[in-house]
Amino acid sequence: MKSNKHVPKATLQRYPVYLKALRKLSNLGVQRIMSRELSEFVDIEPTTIRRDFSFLGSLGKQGYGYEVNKLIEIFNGELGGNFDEKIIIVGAGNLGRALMNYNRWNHVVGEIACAFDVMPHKQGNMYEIPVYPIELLKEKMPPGCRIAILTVSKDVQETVNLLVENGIKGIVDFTHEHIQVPKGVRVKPVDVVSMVQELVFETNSLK
Amino acid sequence: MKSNKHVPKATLQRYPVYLKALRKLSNLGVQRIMSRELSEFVDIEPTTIRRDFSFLGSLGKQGYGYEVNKLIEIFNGELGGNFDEKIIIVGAGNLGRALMNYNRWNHVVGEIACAFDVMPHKQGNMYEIPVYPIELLKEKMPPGCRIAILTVSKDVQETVNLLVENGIKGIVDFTHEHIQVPKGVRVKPVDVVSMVQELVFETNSLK
DNA sequence: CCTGCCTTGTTAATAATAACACATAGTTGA
DNA sequence: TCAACTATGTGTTATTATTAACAAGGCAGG
Repeated sequence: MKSNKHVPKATLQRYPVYLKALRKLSNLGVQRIMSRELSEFVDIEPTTIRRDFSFLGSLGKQGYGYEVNKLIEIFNGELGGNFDEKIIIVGAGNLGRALMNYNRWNHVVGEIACAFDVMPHKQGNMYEIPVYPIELLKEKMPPGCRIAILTVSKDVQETVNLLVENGIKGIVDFTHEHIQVPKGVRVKPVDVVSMVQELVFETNSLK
Repeated sequence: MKSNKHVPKATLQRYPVYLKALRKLSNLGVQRIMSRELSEFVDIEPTTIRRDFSFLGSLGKQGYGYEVNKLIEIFNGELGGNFDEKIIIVGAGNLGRALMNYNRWNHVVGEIACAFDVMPHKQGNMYEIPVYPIELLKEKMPPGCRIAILTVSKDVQETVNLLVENGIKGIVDFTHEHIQVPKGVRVKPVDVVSMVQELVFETNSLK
């Protein structure tokens, strides 16, 4: 157990992959698994898996493997905190609404508390999630809220600045633009075009 | 110039970031830029930027810097091929429709050629993009199509298998499930929940 | 309860990535 | 045109990540 040590960035990015795979395995009725089996499933070397897991403690038993449900529990705890993260969506366009309708928020990391938009006709209740005008951000933002999902298509940087001023520490960024944030604020860009670009480039250079 | 050499995976993932930033700079009227300036903009070390660029040739001039528009052109060429990639969307739910409405496909990597869905009421023309029943995949898939965007929520693995059988080499995966593909097929998972999990984990462990 | 097998967790070795440092070539100003 | 700068591109070093190897410890069968 080396849980006090710093978790490498590369490991961090694999945790969600493991969690997803373990959920599927659990649904299939698998109760225990060895690193070698899991390896074939997620296409990551067994030794990498074991090292990744070791950062969270001694989760397995020697000569036996890992309990799938125990792993899920641990990953949930580590990754999702107490499942009570209050998340906001900024931008209630097509994409924002699709995300509000996302049926997997509950009991995974937390919930979408509310959404904001500049356009008056998009405001009101949508899929049971209230949509407020962006001017009310400070007022309506749930206490302790740190994570925002950004799906606006105009005034992007201004909106980012507003979010940061109001204490947002992490942004899932669906915009098409390059945004700048101060140190201490994390941005996870989600850009379908970029993804496709990477795929095209990789498949091109692979043959 | 070392363009014959293998481009590191890590570098590949930064190319879209550069491209995005350069587009913004160009819009702001910036015509030339030095690696040190660009560094502050994208928060990547100048030396890393220069090496990343060097894989595509000697793009800059010593004592001068880089021409922004030339860089954009080169990145477009490298990342987007000839902008004629035919992409398909599989799953015409909320998210799939939002992506069809995405206004940035033209002249970036290519275009959404068509979409597929199992549900009859989702078929037909939507945002000017034809939506076909999934049974017609083989028949309606544009020739040379390699990239699929997957937004289905049921029968995920079955759908993936179908896509791979029909020659898809890259999948942008918006599903919530763990999917398996044979060697040679690339998957880029896009999972908002995972993103939020990573953000929560990082912001938790950063203090 | 003991013995042998099996898989973990971790140390050590290798590979990949990032940063340093500087020679080189192009620019700018006179 | 020439000299003084300046920022690139790259050989080298440092850091980070992955893989290999194995000691230590638990399980299963007798």
